[in-house]
Amino acid sequence: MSLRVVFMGTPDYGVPSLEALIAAGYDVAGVFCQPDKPSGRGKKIAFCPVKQCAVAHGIPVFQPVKTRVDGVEPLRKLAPDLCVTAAFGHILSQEVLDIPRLGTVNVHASLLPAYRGSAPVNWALINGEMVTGVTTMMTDKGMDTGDILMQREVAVEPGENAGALVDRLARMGAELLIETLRAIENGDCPRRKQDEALASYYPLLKKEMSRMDFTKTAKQLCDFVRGMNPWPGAYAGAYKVLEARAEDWNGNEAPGAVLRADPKAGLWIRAGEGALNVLRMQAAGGKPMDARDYLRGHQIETGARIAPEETDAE
RNA sequence: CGCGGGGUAGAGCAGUUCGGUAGCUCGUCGGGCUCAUAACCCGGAGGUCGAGGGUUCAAGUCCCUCCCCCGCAA
Repeated sequence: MSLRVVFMGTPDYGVPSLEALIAAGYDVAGVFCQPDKPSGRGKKIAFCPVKQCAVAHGIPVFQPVKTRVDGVEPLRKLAPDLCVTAAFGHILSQEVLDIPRLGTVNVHASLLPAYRGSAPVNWALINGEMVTGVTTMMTDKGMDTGDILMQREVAVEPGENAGALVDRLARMGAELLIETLRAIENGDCPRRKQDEALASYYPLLKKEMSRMDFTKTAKQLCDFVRGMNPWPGAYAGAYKVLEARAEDWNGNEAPGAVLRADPKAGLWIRAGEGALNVLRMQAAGGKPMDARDYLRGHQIETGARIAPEETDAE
């Protein structure tokens, strides 16, 4: 007799978990996701990835504006044994959490208690972490503060960006979720409180955070580029930097100065320490391309500052 | 009807206003030079200018239709 489960999630990150639940034979009674919003070019209404997946499997979809308000009744009617959340984006009230008799399990993309919050993968990369992972936990009223059930570590690949890593963690999280549910069913799932002393919280990324600060070291800038891609992106003036490498550089140029800019050498920018070798970039209105390709058709003056003065401040 | 940019040689771009022999940088191929190079010199190949139709003596360029790509915004 398999558990009756309600899944809650919205973006791509949640899809592998939802699919894993279905594939593992759980009775997925319903799927909650955020309301459809106009998005994309042309402002068309698009289903979020989780909804697309649910629809494809013929699972009823619920899109409350605020789950703790208009989601309560629908959830009660579904009478789930257990709820699963994965990047749902809504804060659940105690009333909601009390509905499933076995509680609510969250699949979080970090090694809790580190990197609580909505953008754990991005921040782990920005901070230059070499190891991260996924955690299954009991959702409580706090922000990723519930008891830890299972964890799995993973080494960050050199040069891996947030998009790729989220992808990888989403699949790992899906596997770990199934393991966790099996254990819960068997009544032998481990469970431990989070150590508050080790906890860290990081906020949602915002577009305003996307500006590159060239007074930082080349290594820090590389990590920033990785962590901010594919969204919101790392911006150096008018250019979005998609991929970069840290290089040694000795000289007294000001941070942000263009050191080299031609099709053969590529684009090098002075950092607070070392130089940033921009490998892939994107100009406003343009498509992503190798920096060298860009320089074949566009000129950037050596010695110029890549970013306007005022963006160096702060 | 949310706003906007674009499709020209393998790559990245200019040329379109005001129709008149298809250009630039890089790559590539061949030759030369140098102790050496992200070096330099000489020469060559490579393009149905996104598709279709129209106007014209003549269309990459003007008119109409369509396809595709991308940025902002989310």
